[in-house]
Amino acid sequence: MERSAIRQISGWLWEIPRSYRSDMRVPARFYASEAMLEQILADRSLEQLVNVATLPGIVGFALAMPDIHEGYGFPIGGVAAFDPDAGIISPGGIGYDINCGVRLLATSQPFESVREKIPDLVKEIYRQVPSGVGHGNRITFSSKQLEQILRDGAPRMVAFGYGEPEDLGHIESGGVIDVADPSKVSQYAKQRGGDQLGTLGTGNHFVEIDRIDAIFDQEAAVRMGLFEGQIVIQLHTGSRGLGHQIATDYIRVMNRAMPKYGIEVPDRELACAPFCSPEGQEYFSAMSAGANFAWANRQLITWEIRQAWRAVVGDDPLRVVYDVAHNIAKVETHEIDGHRRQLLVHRKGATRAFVGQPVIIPGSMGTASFVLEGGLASMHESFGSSCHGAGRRMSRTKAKHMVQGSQLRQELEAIGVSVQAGSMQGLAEEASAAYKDIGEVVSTVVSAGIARKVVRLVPVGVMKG
DNA sequence: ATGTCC
Repeated sequence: MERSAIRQISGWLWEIPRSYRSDMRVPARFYASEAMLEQILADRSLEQLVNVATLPGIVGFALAMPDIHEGYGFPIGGVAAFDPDAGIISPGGIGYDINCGVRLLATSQPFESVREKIPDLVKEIYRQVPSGVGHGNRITFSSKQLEQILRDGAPRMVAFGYGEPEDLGHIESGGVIDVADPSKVSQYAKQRGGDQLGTLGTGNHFVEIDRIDAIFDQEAAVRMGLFEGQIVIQLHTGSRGLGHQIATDYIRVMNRAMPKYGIEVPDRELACAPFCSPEGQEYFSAMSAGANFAWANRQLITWEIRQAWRAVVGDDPLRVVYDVAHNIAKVETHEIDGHRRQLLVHRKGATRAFVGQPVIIPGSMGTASFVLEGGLASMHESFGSSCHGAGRRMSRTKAKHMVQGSQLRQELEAIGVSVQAGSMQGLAEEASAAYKDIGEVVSTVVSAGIARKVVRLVPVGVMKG
């Protein structure tokens, strides 16, 4: 997109007005610093954002966070809210990895007391948490148990003995969406993902051990049980092959259904159906079941990490600080022009950031991460949403040509990060050079008042599929 | 992201 198409609203907010293209129903807005603009203009993400602004029933603005980059149909880093009666639901607005998200676990140990054990801990986590593409788990569930997990999410996983009841109070939506309907999930999806509970996957999914190296808001940090020097563990994964197959199944359904509803979209990848239509409701029920699977997955991985921690460090309990979804659509109440309205909010590579809620923002590999807290502007401007991470700026293909995985591993070890990875090529694709600067992304949403900084984390160990 | 093309 040309720079001239964009109008600057403030030091952190930009707008593509409706006049840009005749089919736009609302303006598009995105959060970015001046320095990030060139990067954002370089790929098709803003054209994708304009495409989102054309979808039936969209309310307010088609929005994007500073970690915006190109995705399937909708840009990653995008937020779009729709009228539940007049609007659509689109699998591309959620992503193939339904309820990809991040969980943060807190230990009670300062870095100094476990420093020597970190390499062994990373190795043990790698042993306990299966990873890699297509890989299942030795812990399995019957088809009846899988149905229960799809319906009941993380609470069902805790009921099966994997976790503590108090974990559930520290998960977005309690780790379950109650409209989930396992009967709307295909047998094929259940077959693909049914043995993948408690597994990490690959790509940008990881388990990372971090040290808290800066406190920005002492009061909020105390409230979250976080202190300087503390060892914490981040876990990033989603719904694995099951969610991927739900997306695949319903993109096909919606492509076939669109003519029936007279919906025309500027890009096939925006396949959608009216939210209130049978196809829309079936996808919403299946997507919610996929979201529940992802929360159950992160719950079981938490249990596996606790096993590893116990084996290497000791009996010290690991506490769930919070668990956020960043690929999901939910019905929420938001205030629009002074009126409270029910809206279907799509977040794709965007994190819910309600006021006071912990917002976990992983950086790229080897760089800092942040824990934020939702701010007031999030409720007024971004449908209760913030950014979700650094955001890719280089394709996987380009990254693996530019970076040697084994050399990257050495560099990470040299700066004090223990590494366990299933594939050196996979590691190269996740090099920090392939990502935007997390500090710039975070300071943009902080300037906007969408979120406030609470603590910064620096990595001391990372495990990848 | 993904048994990285049924």
